[in-house]
Amino acid sequence: MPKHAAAIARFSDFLQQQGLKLTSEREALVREIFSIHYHFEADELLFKMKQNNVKISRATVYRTLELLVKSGLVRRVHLGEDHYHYEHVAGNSHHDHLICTACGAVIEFHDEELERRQREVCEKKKFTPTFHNLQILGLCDACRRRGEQPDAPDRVKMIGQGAMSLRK
Amino acid sequence: MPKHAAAIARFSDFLQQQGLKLTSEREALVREIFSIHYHFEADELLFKMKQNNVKISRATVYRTLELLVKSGLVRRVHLGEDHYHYEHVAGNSHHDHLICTACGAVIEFHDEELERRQREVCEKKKFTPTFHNLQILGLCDACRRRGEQPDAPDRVKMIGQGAMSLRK
DNA sequence: GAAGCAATTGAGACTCAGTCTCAACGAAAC
DNA sequence: GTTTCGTTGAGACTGAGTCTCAATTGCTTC
Repeated sequence: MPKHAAAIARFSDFLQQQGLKLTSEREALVREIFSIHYHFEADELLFKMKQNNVKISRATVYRTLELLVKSGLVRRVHLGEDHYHYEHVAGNSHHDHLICTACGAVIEFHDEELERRQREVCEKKKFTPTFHNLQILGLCDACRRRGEQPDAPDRVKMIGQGAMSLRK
Repeated sequence: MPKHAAAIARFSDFLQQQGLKLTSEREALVREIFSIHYHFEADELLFKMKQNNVKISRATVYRTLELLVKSGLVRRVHLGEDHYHYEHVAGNSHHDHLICTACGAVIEFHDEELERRQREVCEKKKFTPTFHNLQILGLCDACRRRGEQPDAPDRVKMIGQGAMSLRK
């Protein structure tokens, strides 16, 4: 069975629990999201839907993304830019991001020791964590070799990604 | 000497290096920023300046914040909301944030072991870090005792902060 | 199958943080 | 005094995300 089928089933369950319905629009969105194997932006999703001749409004895209985040199927991440990116969760577990400020590459990683230490810090502060978000900005191996200079940490250019806005 | 005097001196040096000038507007902004001992938003700063009868435009506030970030005197942070917050750096070193999703409290912490492990992860991935950003969302001690439920991780309400926009 | 009803949708207006433009200003250099 | 060049403010603009509202869809229940 294709990857997105399981996601659609899980989303359908979630919606039912909430007294909501799995409409054709929502299904098409999940299908599209689970065919993107990378971080994406809301507008990018809208653009791809139009490309596939699926008629859907911006409001529905945002509304569905919110539901997907609530259901745990999609995660909202900051990648150094001033708006959100999303990524589907699928079977793959939690991870954090290394972001190259020169070429925009995003490298995912997961480190159990880091996670453990975060839990310890929270315990010390009597804080009950539910979620965290770690981005490390810097230079990837290729860019460092190419002699790129690290960018100012305040602004990250995301080259070769996004930039597919639909609104004129 | 008051705290902001040292900051103004450092900013002045930075500006001179860049062939720029320390104007009265820039000085007033630094003075204001270093009198705020918390995270602030750009519009909040603008609002406080008006309250103090310092005439300054939004453009200048944003332009100066950019310069301050470049100079290292101010840091731009994500605190779970979809726009930036800023914090002055003063003498105090790098830290990360625990953010309570119930009451909006922001707890700063610094943990050397966490920092060290991050460097190790970067090394393993041949990544040269310049900067990182870690937010842990969850419940602070008081809210947990009060029996608050953790909020959905996708949206963080920031109660008792900000909400002082100037534009009608 | 019609009626009732709530969830859903799309179009487009709206919001709001942040950016850009441009004319006017002002301090130092010639 | 004139030129130069950084700086400023006002306000137009941008772009992501939200909201509104009328129209539609898809159940239930008779």
